[in-house]
Amino acid sequence: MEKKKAGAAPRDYALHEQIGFFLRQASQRHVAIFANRIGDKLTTTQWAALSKLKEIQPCSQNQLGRETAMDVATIKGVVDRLAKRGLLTTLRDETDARRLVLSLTEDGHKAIARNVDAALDVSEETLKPLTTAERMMLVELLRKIS
Amino acid sequence: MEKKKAGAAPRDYALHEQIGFFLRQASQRHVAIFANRIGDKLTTTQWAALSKLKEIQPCSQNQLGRETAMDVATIKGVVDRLAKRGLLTTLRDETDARRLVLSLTEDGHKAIARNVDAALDVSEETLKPLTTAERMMLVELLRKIS
DNA sequence: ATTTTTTTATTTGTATGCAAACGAGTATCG
DNA sequence: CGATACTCGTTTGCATACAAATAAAAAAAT
Repeated sequence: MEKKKAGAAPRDYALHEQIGFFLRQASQRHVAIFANRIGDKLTTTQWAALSKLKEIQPCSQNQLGRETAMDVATIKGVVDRLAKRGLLTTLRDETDARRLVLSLTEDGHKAIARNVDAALDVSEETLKPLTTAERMMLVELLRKIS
Repeated sequence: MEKKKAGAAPRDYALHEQIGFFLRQASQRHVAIFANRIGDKLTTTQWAALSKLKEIQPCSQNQLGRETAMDVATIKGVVDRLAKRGLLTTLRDETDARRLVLSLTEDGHKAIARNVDAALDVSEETLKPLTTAERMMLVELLRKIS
């Protein structure tokens, strides 16, 4: 018999049963697949910023951060590196002196075009162990807990 | 009609439909919940290392890294910070001069005991939007793609 | 027994990721 | 109009996360 203090029922904690651990593992595998498939030394985050920018450009830096679920400090670093590589441009907004207006460059468009197929393949390979029904289910469950 | 080069059917890429984005979002929410619930300024990674070490101690640094799915460079940083805070000790193995033998300290055990309930609550709150059946399904699907 | 391979730990470099604090510009409301 | 609140971008500090190179020790192969 285990000794317990009044009402203090100690619960067990098994790391390999926790949802956080599975989320981290799955993310790791996805990132690894991405790194293998994408040639241009683009990270998942950089790719997210580029592809989302293509959807909504021109837009401000903070807005792009919100759309890609990145912190203001994080999106700044990502944008800085992409700008340094000439994949996007940053211009001060004329009507709002705070805003940095982001736009894809020619090279940015090319980089996207060059990697779209590979990026879609990444999603495909990540979900390869699942059936079509399971894939839809997984996405739906992840959306619910996001 | 869109112009295409021979056989090059351009596919669309929508960030908000990709599995990688959902995984990242869900992980972010989980980490945020953890940070809110855990008082001792422990991160998810540090908690993973501590709780796993309790399961398998004593063990080497690399072994703990493998068990917690951390890179050798990552686990070193985590172990260093935990050692600096006095939550675990590192000793050279007598029989194998390469190995760093890790063990929880008294404070380490206390920190775990102090936060086990909260850590379990983190998993609970993360999965709160899901039914019991959905939770089991999600874990199973994540396991399959890990 | 010597060579080869593996394993373990360390270090460096690059890239997220978030909290917190800051300054500057804009909007709001009394 | 003027005080207040909010937004945008920046910077710093800390903590993962992984690739790659190094070094030392141990194990395996010949």
